Amino acid sequence: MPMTDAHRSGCPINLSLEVFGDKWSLLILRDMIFGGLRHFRELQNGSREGIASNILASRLRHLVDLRMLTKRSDPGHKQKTIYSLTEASIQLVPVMAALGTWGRRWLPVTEDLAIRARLLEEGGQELWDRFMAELREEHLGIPAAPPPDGKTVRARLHEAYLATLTA
Amino acid sequence: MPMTDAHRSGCPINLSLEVFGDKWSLLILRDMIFGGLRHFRELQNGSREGIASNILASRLRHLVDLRMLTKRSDPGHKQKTIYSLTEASIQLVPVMAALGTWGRRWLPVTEDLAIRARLLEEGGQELWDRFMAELREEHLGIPAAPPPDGKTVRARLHEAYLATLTA
DNA sequence: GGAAACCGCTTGCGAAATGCAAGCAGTCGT
DNA sequence: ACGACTGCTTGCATTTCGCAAGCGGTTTCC
Repeated sequence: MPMTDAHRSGCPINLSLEVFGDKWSLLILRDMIFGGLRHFRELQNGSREGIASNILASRLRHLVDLRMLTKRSDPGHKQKTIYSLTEASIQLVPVMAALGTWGRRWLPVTEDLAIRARLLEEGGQELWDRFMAELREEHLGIPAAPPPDGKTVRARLHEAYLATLTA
Repeated sequence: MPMTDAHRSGCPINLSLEVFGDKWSLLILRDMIFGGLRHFRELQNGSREGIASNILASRLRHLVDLRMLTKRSDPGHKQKTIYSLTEASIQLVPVMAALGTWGRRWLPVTEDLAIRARLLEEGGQELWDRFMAELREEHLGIPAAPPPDGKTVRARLHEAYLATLTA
């Protein structure tokens, strides 16, 4: 996993795969973006897929090295570490949306977990922009306009998820 | 790699990763979609990254199992095998475009290989639709309207690539 | 103030995937 | 007839993955 190796090629798709062409990196970013998870144990226990702690540690190191994440210590809790998204990882939102749209159409997704992908698809670029602005505020400290309807995009996605469970 | 295993979760992004969450599957699809490669040796030698033949064989088997590709024998050459895209893999075009856009902005791409991503980004949905229609004709035998300017999308992408080389 | 829960993360080890090189049986062009 | 080419396999070394246990320290709760 050393970034000292030369790249296989300068193709954008190949380089993207060198960043998250494994089974876990993109899921970690997904949980941070859509789930709002920011701590090690949160990421370890919060994901539905169940990642082993050594692999989580290795991926987090990898993503920090690539400047897809930053890490700092929690001011209010000496042994906690806070992981933050960077602008690069925030801009994965459209990629996630495209992947979600494709997966929802062609793979055996479950309805509860696909609802986010559907809303993201329906919301289009405008919703993505709003979501990314919220992430910038949360992770980079860049103030964002308050949500027009009083609900953050993430809250709305989560609400929709809960609604499918009781349906 | 057996598909007999249960899925880790029904999340669209997770399921997508189970399809091409490795270092090669998406590159093979890239070379078929953008490079027009359809034979084993073509794929082995044509990709800039250099895949080993045993891994190529394993990935092709995997993709065929998942119905991302189909294979048949070449009518005009008894020992040749032709691999074709399916509708599912053709619809990866928007995903590739999103990935290319992101990679071009955040990763150290080389200009010659990024030109396709740029044209795809600038062309937008309309260009993607035209490209997918051409792929359907080529791989699924579904007739497509002739290109308005007499040039296929792939030809235009390739032309632009050549132009960056001599610049 | 003591015990239990929790913090990020490491270690040890078996299992699986990856990657390189060589090669195989059959087919094709010349 | 001969050499180049076809898709693909085999053998083997290296790397990565993944489970389970646990470590030194911090925080929480009673």
